[in-house]
Amino acid sequence: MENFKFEVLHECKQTGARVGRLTTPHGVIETPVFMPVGTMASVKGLSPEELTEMGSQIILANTYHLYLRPGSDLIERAGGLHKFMNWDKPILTDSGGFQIFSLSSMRKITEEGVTFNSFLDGSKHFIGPEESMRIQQQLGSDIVMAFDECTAAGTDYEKSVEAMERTLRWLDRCSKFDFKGKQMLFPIVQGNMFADLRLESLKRTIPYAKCGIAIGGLSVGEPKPVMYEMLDVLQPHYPKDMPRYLMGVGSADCIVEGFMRGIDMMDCVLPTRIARNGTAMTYKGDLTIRNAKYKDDFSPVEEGCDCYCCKNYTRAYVRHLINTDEIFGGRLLSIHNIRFLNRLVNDIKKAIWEDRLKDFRDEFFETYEFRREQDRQAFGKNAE
RNA sequence: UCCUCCUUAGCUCAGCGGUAGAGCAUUCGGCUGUUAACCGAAGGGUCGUCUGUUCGAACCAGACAGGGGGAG
Repeated sequence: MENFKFEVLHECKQTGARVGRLTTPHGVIETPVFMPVGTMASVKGLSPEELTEMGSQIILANTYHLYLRPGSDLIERAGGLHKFMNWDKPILTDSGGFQIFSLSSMRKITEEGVTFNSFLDGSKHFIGPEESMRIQQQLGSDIVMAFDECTAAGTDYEKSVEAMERTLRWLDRCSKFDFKGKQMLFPIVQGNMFADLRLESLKRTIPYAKCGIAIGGLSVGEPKPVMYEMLDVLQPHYPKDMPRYLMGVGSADCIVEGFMRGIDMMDCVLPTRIARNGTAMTYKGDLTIRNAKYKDDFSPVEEGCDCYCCKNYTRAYVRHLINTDEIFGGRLLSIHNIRFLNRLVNDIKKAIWEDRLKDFRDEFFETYEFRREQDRQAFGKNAE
């Protein structure tokens, strides 16, 4: 397993958060790290060169979507995902497990796996643990995710146990797949919002974790304090010699709170999705750039940001592009949002080195305005 | 000069006897391992004007005004 190695370079004395270095066949990833999502073998609207310029080190792609189109056979023939999409840095592929959850209306789960209807043409398909591993092998990603069952917030205890147990049995099957040392399997902890289940899931998942471990099934509709509580429960029990990946979480506040709780990797569609929908992420909170109040605002999206968008364009211009459905608007905000999260992670990394991440976190929330009333209240920050 | 058609939300139009709807635009909200350049909500109209008919008119009749087309 010499293709993969993880070293912890520093541990924050205030929080236990870490700075580390994960070596993969396609290069080194410095953690903590935020990973943009490129479901269809493309981070929507952005080129690999642009991603590199923004400081992104690794991206996600998706088993489910690429299996359906253009087909994992085709990508294998193309020479693998890296070559196919011209991205030579590390790639992590999700297993399709999340689509069991997000496309729940079109599937049926059995012990063997999941039968589902394609969202493209309704055709029937089957993916189980073995199929997911096989597809991810064809894609040739560096990090392979286990095929798991993610449950929604509010799922009752009994059903949460059921999904957790099935995830563990599926994990055992995933672990038997031979990636020949070229790809590394990350198992996924489930357990919904039940502390005892989370702990049990973690304990029984650790034996399968060789080079990394993931926390799934969070940010699925629960209030943020509940998610943080789950992370608090888990933090003392993670293996120390491998990265911990919190799946699908990527608002600025959650990133700060997550890395503070010992997480090393996160991914999210949020920065690119809300960018296309007209929202910019900043240190002061999310800015709905499409709002009329930015019509005559000739300042950059975020003062002091070093991204291509902020260095060259104004809020008024970006708003104009978004409001006229010009693709360039979504591109500019995507560039800004990803760059913003990378800057935020860099600042977090610096604070870890300086053993002051807790202080950094407090300073961050002094100026960060929550977007949703629900979050303001949960944080004890009332709208003025 | 005559004939004919049109005039309803900012725009394009639907409604054709029981006091108004859509799409787009506008404004706002939401998006967290992407079925998402998406989804949702709100604001906005004395139905060209006037006079009739009718229990009741955006809808029927007449006149007038503005506009399109045609004939001379």
